[in-house]
Amino acid sequence: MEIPKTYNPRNAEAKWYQYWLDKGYFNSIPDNREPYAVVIPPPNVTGVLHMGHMLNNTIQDVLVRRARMLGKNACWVPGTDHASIATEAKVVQKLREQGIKKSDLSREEFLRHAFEWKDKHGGIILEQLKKLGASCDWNRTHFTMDDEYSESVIDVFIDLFKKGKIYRGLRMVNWDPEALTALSDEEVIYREVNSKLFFVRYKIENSIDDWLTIATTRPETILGDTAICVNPKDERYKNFVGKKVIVPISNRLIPVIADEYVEMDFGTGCLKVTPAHDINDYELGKKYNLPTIDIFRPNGILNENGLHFENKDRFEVRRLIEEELDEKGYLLKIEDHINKVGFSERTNSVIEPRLSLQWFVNMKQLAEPALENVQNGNIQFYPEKFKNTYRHWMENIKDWCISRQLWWGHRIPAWYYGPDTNDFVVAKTKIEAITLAKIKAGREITENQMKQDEDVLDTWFSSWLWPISVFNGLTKPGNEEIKYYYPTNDLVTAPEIMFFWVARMIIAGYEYMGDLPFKNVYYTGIVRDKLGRKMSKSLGNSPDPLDLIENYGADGVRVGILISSPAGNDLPFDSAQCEQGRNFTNKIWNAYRLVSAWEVKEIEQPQAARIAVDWFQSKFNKTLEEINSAFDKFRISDGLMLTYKLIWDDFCSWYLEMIKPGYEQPIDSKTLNETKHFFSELLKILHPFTPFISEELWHLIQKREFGEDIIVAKWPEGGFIDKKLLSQFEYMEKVVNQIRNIRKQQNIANKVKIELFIKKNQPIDSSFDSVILKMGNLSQLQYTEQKVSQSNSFIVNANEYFIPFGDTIDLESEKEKLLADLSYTEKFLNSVRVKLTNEKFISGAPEKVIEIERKKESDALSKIAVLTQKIDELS
RNA sequence: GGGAGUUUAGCUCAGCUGGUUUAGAGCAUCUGCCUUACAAGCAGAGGGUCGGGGGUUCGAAUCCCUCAACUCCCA
Repeated sequence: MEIPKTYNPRNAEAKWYQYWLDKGYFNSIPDNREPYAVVIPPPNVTGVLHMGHMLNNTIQDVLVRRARMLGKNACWVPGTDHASIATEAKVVQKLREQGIKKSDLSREEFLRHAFEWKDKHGGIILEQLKKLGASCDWNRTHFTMDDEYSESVIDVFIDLFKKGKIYRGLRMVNWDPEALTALSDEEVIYREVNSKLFFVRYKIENSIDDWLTIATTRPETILGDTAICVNPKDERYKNFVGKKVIVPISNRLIPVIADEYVEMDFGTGCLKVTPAHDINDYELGKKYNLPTIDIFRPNGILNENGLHFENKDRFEVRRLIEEELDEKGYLLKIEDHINKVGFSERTNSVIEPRLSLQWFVNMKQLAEPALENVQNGNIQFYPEKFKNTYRHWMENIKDWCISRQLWWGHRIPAWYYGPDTNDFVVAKTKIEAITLAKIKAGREITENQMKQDEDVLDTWFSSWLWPISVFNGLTKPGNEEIKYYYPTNDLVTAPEIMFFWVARMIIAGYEYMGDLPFKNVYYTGIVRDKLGRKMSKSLGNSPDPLDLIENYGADGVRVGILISSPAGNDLPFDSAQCEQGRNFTNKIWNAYRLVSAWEVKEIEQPQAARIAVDWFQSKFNKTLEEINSAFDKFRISDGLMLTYKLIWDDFCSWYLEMIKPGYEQPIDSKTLNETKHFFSELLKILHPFTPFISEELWHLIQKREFGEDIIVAKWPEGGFIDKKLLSQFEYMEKVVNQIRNIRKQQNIANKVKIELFIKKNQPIDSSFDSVILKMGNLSQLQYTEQKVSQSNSFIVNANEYFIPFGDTIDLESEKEKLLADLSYTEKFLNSVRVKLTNEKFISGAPEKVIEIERKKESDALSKIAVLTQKIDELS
């Protein structure tokens, strides 16, 4: 049967993935092997695969597949998180399209819709990962809202509450007026925007015409002002401190206070203080006991404190109040101003600082072991530079606001039994809550008086338990699986979520397991487009990963993604890289076509083939060491590049050419068997990167027994490296390159056989002569004592090589070439001699270095001698 | 405003415990080849005063200082 010239990945990919699934190769159960566990960074349950997932999961799959081949019990746990804000937003939107408003639904009704949505769309992303080849143990698929998982989340809340680590407090939070929820600092994106700086004057009480002018970007918050603040050192305003001013429009009297916080040279040096609507003002308000006047409703519409602006949106009011201030003579001028404004990561609406009662985790103490064990290297970061960022954050860690005003998620197990803020208990069930409430209140409490907190927990408050709860480590403490798989080995994730997730998992690990959650953290970069922009759905600059797989094959895409993505560096993605990956798979395919086409015969192994086999064995062993070392250092793209070159350059371009029989000639069985063995070994190291084609060829190249699949094949062992042989090869390579050069320069077709004469000026090892003969397509290779006139020549290590002229020869170009070589060598010699004649160098440098320089000198000298002589002969 | 990092060929990156390096790789480019495994290929070539300046040293891409540009994190 004719084997196609190009590799078609489609069939092989579907076939082998199903095959691996059927044989259960991805599944792991604890046994006596060394465990190797990886937990997937759970993607959003309603999400779809994007390039970031592709990068992240390809790396994980490479690590997992290699670990499996190293004989470890590899367990890659997949799953999704419930992503409360994003998912709830999607469900709300979908309902809206159906004409249903969230506010018309009960909590239970809404959750029914949400679960419907989840059941329909959840897990699409996991199906997509299968196309990539991800070898996850699908039996272990987890979801952060699964019953048992949820139980562990609630247990942890209760436990931390009991330990006094969770408290409820009034805090200035980042309020998203669209999602109607508080966001953590990390969910707020600050962007520079062009805005305006309004200069507004406030009249001093009881003065005829004394005014203080403030500069603000938010004139609408004037209605909530409760003080004016100046710097105590500011001579301009010293006299006004302690007096009162009249707030424009609302005509309230507020004091003028002094505090170092105010920058004298920003704006006018007068700061209006609105404690209800600015975090810094809030701090000032606390310090000086100022009242707080909240002018907004949760959705950003002004409330009754907004006077005649009540019921209008905050941005509309900004416009209206500008007009009114202007009309009434309060607005002095408006300047253009660039400032940073916080936007919601989820809804992109402008964040409104807002005072609200929220649940917090006190982080300071919890964070201590998490900081320590990264600093001391118990947990390794790759690349290491992220340790700095981590330390900086952990040393300045703030309390974690864990409540979200949403329905989709884990409902906070707090129960209120009275009107006071302190009239609550924390309990797993309502029954327990009633019992606790009775004790706390010291009176009878009925079921109807108990009301559970309406809010849910931050999604990260569930995913921080991921490495523990996927093994039910909290609900079934000390179970066989948690004992076996925990701590997991490697975590592959993005630096963006180092604090949201990685740090918190480490914290939870030490708090609940008394141990690290993983040993290594590999940070991937951000996938960017050609213009360096982050790939995002809103920009529409991200290719659909499934289209890429369709076009280039999963193996091709995997190579394309990995080939230029060192740890921690951004990945500037270009589909040309996938093309490179596809070309690579095609190259391997054709190497197989060549090897498979040979007819074997019991003939003697040719000299060239014998040495080729010996050489490649050493070359393979050496490169394998380098590849292993790259993996150990998490230098995945280096590992791939080494594999790529070993296959393309060393195996295909050199080895196969060295052993290739002539057209329609048979091959000896010894060489063929060795070659198939090499091919199989190469497929093994290829397998983590390109799982599909490697499994396909593994079975084509040789009949395999049942169960002898490459996915579970033993990773190559390596062995003796004959360094001498490797350097002899390099010498041969130089000679062959020179021969090819001359062919090219003299326009000698590759198929024309030529003669080569060698004048030995230095000892030469002739082991590879048969190879030179073959690779150079020589009719003969002969050693000679004399120079060969009328020939092209070249020099390798002071030995002279001659190729007799054919019909034509360009003497001038030959001479030019020699002169260029001479000039280079002379300059080189000069640079070496500068060192050698420097007495300080001779006395200061180590003997070994001097010796190297002496060798350079003598080599250069003998080369110059040969070159000069040749130039003379040509003249 | 505070902190971290980056700057080496057209692009993406190695090299940075200073010395076989007048700097390497892949891709891209150019030249010649449809040579019976592969044009998704083969063979060859060109391309960098290692961001600028200064210093330490016998010797600096590598160490120090300084300036500049960019990126990220935090406020």
